[in-house]
Amino acid sequence: MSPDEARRRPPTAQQFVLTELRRAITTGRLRPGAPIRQDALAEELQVSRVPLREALKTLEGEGLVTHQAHKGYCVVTLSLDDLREVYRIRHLLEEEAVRRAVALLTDADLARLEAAQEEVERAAAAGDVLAMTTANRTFHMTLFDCSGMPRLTRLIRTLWDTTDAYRSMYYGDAGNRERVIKEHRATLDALRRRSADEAVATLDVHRDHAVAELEPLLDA
Amino acid sequence: MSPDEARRRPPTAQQFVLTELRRAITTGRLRPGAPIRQDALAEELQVSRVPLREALKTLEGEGLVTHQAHKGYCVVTLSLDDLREVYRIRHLLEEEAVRRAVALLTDADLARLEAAQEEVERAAAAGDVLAMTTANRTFHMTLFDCSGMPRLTRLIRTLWDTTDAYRSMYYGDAGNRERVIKEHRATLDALRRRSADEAVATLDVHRDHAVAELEPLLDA
DNA sequence: TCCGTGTATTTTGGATCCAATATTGAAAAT
DNA sequence: ATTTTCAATATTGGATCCAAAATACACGGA
Repeated sequence: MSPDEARRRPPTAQQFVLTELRRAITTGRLRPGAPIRQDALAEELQVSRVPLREALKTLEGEGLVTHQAHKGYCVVTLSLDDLREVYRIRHLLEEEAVRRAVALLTDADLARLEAAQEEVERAAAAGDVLAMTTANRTFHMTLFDCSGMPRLTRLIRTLWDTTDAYRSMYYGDAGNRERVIKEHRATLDALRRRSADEAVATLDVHRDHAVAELEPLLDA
Repeated sequence: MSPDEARRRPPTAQQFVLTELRRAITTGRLRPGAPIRQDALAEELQVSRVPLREALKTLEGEGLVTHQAHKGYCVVTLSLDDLREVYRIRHLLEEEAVRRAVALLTDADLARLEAAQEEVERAAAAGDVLAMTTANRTFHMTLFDCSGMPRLTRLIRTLWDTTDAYRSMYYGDAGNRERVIKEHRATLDALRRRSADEAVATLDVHRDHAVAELEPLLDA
């Protein structure tokens, strides 16, 4: 048997809880603003409250949940200002990451990016929203990882996490899925020609479209 | 009696542990690279291991300590590359924060900044290294807070935390303390004239000096 | 002498139990 | 009817205890 068939439970309960909580938040099972009842969640996940609380602490560090002493944890609700701020910071950090990545980009990296893009298109064709979000994420993170700046990449990843709760809504729209594919292709094209400026520009457009679509969703 | 005399212990043990751990790391009592023995630390701080571990989880999220499953926590050691990366990211984020701050800067803000600077000069004159680091931090964070971008400020604060373990070494040198004061004055001057470009430039110099001083310290 | 192996000890991860705080709801006073 | 007070309940924070993993170490073999 292959070692990674049928994803095993991670070596520690907190890691298991962590991935489960992420999924619950990104898929919307835990709504933004909803309080997190530790006892119920722990029972549902078949663990005690200790690893659950440690997982929540890391999620708090990532800005996915908030915590008030003696009151508990809540899934964060992003205000419009929050959303714009997150995307502004992403703009700054991702530009740096992309420029570094282009400078270091190997053919092997490009091949990986193209494979990621194929996965995105497959998911879009199937209309699988969840697969689409994860494939899209993989595409971008693969690029950022090429920057050779692990801390920068980690920060960007955290910023993505912050808006994950809303991303699934975004990909629910078929038009958005179509456009994402086109924009990715433009980015890939710029990368193949090692044009940092164009790659940055295409990704800026990509991001701006996303935030424009997300903004109305946040009023409700 | 005033409500905040003789700083009370925080309302929860983890918050208490958190500030204690920060101090231990920044003052060097916990050396970079040192493993963190939970049992000993918990006993020393007179708490159980549960709040200690939750505090460590938040420190992990801030990048002050690392964690390996079943092996435990360690105070992070910054490599030269790490240091340069952290300062590069700070460069990007702080420029944005300063530009926004200048755009919004009120006279009251300026007064607070000048007060903070006085505190820095007082600490420098007294040769109090610890007071100097905290006063310097207050000066910069006061400015960043004026940006009106709380998440951005939080990220910057986290990046500062990352190098706190080395900052005290930096301020141990009298020449560095002198120069910091001059550079702050130049920044204040630019801020009074609402010149974002100059403020950014002076802070860039400020930062570059710090990283140049810190680099040799990291080889040992 | 060096290396592998198996056991003892240490240390971390997790579960249960208890304490402290917050929330809810009902009764009483205005 | 509205508000205040106080008790009952629910929920979080923390301590202790147990299990699992990793490390240290002694022993035996080449």
